[in-house]
Amino acid sequence: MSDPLDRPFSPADIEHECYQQWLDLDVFPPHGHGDPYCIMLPPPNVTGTLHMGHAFQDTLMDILVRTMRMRGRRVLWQPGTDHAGIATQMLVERQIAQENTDRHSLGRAAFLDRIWQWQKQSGGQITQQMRRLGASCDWSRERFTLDSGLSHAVTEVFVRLYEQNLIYRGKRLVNWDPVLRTAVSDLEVLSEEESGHLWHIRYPLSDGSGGIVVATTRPETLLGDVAIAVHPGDSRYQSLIGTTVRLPIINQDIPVIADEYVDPEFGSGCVKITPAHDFNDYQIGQRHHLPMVNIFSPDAHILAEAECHAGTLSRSIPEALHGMERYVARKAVLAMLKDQGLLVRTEEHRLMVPRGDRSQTVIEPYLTDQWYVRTGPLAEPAMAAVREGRIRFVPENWSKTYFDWMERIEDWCISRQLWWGHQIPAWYGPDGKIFVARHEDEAQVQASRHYGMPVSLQRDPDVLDTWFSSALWPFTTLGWPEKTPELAEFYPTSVLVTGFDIIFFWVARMIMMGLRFMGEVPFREVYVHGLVRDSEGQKMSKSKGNVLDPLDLVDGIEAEALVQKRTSGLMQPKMADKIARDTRKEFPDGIPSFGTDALRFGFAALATQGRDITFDLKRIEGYRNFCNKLWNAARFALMQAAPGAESDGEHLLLPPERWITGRLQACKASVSRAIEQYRFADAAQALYQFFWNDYCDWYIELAKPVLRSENGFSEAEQRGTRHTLLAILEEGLRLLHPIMPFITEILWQRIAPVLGRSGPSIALAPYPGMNGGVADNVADADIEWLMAVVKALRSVRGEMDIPAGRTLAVLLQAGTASDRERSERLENWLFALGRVEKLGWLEHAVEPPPAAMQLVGEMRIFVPLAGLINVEAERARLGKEEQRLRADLGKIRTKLAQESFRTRAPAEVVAKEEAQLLETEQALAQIADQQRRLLSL
RNA sequence: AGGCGCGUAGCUCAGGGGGAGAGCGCUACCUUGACACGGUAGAGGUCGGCGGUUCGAAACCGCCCGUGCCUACCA
Repeated sequence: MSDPLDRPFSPADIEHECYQQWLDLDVFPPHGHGDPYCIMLPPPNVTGTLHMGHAFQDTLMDILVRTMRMRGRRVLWQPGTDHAGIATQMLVERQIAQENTDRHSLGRAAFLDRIWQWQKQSGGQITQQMRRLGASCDWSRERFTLDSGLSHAVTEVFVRLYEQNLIYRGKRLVNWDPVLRTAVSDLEVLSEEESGHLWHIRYPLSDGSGGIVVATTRPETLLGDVAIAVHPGDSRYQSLIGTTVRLPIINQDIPVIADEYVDPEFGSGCVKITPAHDFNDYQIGQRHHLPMVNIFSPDAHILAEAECHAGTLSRSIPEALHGMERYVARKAVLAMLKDQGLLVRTEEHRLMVPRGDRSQTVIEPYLTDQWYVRTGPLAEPAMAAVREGRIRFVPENWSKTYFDWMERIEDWCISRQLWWGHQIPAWYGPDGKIFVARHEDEAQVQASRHYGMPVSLQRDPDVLDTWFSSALWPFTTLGWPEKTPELAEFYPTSVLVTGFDIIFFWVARMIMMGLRFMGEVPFREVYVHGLVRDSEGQKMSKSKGNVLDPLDLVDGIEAEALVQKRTSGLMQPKMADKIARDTRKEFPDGIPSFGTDALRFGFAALATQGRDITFDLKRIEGYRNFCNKLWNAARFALMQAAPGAESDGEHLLLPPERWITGRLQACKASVSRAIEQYRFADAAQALYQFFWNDYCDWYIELAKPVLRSENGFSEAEQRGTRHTLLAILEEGLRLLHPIMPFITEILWQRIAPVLGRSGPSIALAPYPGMNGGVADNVADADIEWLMAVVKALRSVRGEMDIPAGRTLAVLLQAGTASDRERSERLENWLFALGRVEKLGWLEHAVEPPPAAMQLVGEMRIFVPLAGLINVEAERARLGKEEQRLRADLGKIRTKLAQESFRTRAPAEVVAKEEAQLLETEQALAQIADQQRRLLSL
């Protein structure tokens, strides 16, 4: 024992140093001349911190990348972050609000300075955290969406799309966030059912002959009504179509129109039409050429004078309402209606309320000028790429989700009324004429040409949606628009690893942009993984207080520190008590340190094909134990080794050596197949089983008797065993490395040199191939037989409560010639593993002494009672066994009795059943004999 | 409303036309010279329900029930 490894395995001691070693050795940048393999890291928010979803996804990517690197591919895992326009700007705005100032008083340049400053100081935390996970990104190539290179590319794309008439500016109804005062895309709006009211309001007919009642959930928008719509076939309102009604409060006449959109069954069958404040109404307004009346300021307060678009209407709003916030205005409008006797009825109503995913405020449909990408011409080739198999979704079913969206895709609103982001490269002339250009100079040239003289231009103040730059990520990070070698080599990338929640946001858009600007798909496969949820199946979120920081699982955390972490910085501080309570209940002792490898293995094991992943801490604990098991197995193997001598001299391989070699072969095949199919859980399970069940439970135990001097094995045999112990482990470690990089590296550094194999890092060692180690059926059958006998003996021990320390005298009877031969040839192992002290054969006719009996095939194994055996226990056991066999027998007989089974089922199935029948009958006969014997006692 | 999932051991989940699996938990025994973050032996399931296809269904098909997510929404 020259150099015992400490125990238990303590991951904290090795991980940092190990990662630093990989950096020093330059393991991560592309190496060699193999086929390129490239994964783009979905860029996380630069200001964010690592959450479970990231850690999970990063682990899967790292497993792929490390596997391919070891297989000799030229691997690039391209990292970087995005600037997260809205989130980041909000954050810094909140900061400066505490200094009693705001971005408008600071001015654009100063405000942007503040953000950059903050970004430099606390940005990039997430990429530091990724290093803790062992992520093998090529950090030397890290990019940020606002880098000058990427910004340049974004401008280039914008200009080209504009020149190709794929970007336009238009006044449309958009999702408007009145708190952030910016447009947001459909995808940034989350609608949930909330309780509200349905107000029934009477609109008097203009001729004074009565009125009609409309139902609305938003009475304040009445100020912007321009029509009432009814269904064209609705008999109740036929006579009113084409007449006008008096709009309450405003006192203007508006027409009654007919439109198929109206559902006569709902409410009164009449709908008020407010094209400037409702998406459906907007559509109707377009169809009927109605004017659009906007009543809100950008922060959703009532205007003094309504703005009329697409028409000549002029409309004043009563002074009492001016400047009122939208919900205050709602109350005021209702009060006015009530005063005038026009509020007919109020009822409770559940309705879907759209909220901004960042601000949580109710989103307002709002009429503004915005920039749009014309998606039709981009979507068609993007769909074709998937339809034709140039891009493959894994699991395949997700392509359906992709098509669902692509077929109904709408133009993409890409402008945001923010300062943090890529400012739109558009300048306006004095008359509003648009000049889109790469630089202001270029715009000036265009303008001078247009106006015939130099004019002063004003740049569009808005910036682009962050997803616009993210959509370009697969080629801009590789240097586009320059024709760089990286671009030529790594585009199209190999696979995109992502969650299904951003198929629309990101995946579809990358495909559209990649095809447009590279003429080729951005990735060949899209592996869509599930979303990590807490142990209750709930989505993890800060506001629910159920988030786990992946690094807390790695390092461990005290209960109170965890409570503190979960309850600080909450949006709704009143939740703090409940969160603290729940947290203390779930983690009374905090979380122990599991180490990165255990966490990673857990992620791999959880990565099944389903869409939800309920995260279970107990599983991670189990994989920490697995690390410890592996660690100790390695200690054992190393303790046996004569340092440096294991590669010399003749090796003789005994059945256990040949068997474990076959097991490793099988494991390699399973793991390789699993990784290629992105079935990470299968890979993890195959490895777990191999190391724990095959290597530790059986092989190490089989090796022990060989290495004991008293058993008479030759030196060549002992050398073969010592060598195999290490060699199997060494190869297994390489197979495991992509999932558990740290522990495998440390152990490999110790083991490889003993085998005369060396290299700077296991990360650069070759991935185990399917070479050599041909299946040895004889050895497999030997060991399977041995296992069956050992298990039978252990079973007797367990049932009879025979102490483990007590050795057994065992008698065998019946059985085949090979049973007899094996019992002699494998005697050493049988004695050691079964704790047998004496083994004898009984002739067929000989009546065995009182004993417990087990069957292995036709062979009977007797453990003579001799004060050891509890007769009652043996009777009970036999009774149970008999019952089980009889049930089996019944089933088999029924099956074989069916003529249709014999004629229609495949012959081998029938033969199998027949063999089963025979075996079961024999076993029952044996048990009956044994029962008879016990009765006589 | 439409789409997509899921329902298998107490829990978390694999599997998938021919004898029900894993991990955790549970029970009993064991500090056996790698490992108690361990070992050995056990207990535990009408595979959501009902039909159909089939010689044979937990698996394939249909319907139903329960449950989750996504998309679109009725003012």
